[in-house]
Amino acid sequence: MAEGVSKKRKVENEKRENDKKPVKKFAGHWSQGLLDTMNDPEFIVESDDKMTIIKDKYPKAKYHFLVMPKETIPNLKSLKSDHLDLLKHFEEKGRALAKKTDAKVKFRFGYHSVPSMSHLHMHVISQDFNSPCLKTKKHWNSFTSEYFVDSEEIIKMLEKDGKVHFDVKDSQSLLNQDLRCHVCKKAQKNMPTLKDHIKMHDYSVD
DNA sequence: GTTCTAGAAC
DNA sequence: GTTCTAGAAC
Repeated sequence: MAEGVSKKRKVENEKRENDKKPVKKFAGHWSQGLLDTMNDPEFIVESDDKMTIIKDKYPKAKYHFLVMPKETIPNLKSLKSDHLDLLKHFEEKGRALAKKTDAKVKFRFGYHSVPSMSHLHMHVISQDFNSPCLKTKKHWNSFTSEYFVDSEEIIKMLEKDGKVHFDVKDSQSLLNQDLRCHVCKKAQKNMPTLKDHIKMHDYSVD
């Protein structure tokens, strides 16, 4: 029935038109999105003269914040020894926020070795990983494999070598690893299975 | 980074 | 038939 099909298509096209979002609040490429979030009062948790802490727009755990410098630092590659005090400051502020937020739950403080989003950001993330925004293998591996590098580790590298470098291909392969529970290391069939499995573990501080 | 969705996996 | 993953997005 050709008429029926075309009518259906017309309705779908109209729906698509109506769904088009008005105008973006801010212009720019998606990879610059953190700059927008950093200026959105709704997401700012705290700030001082050196840094701003925001809530992650798509939290991958019960608590997930980002600590970002006020000065422009695109990524880990841009770091020099001069930035050591700043990184130590990030970690201090991150640890303090975690303690203030929920002193009873485990957190990690660190960086993705090769992040998608521009502008240096240190993750402050609780280890429950209980969040509807955590959906893909890439999400999972980015926070539970060596792709996630503790702040302490980054600081050590910078102190030792005066720079921080990660091989892009190595990092990429870390994201493709098979799914595994971050606590008991048991292999998991798929994301729904994994998300259900990790509920059984305890994420309180020792 | 997310959204959408085709086709693989079940 | 439904669930789940993975790749395109101009």
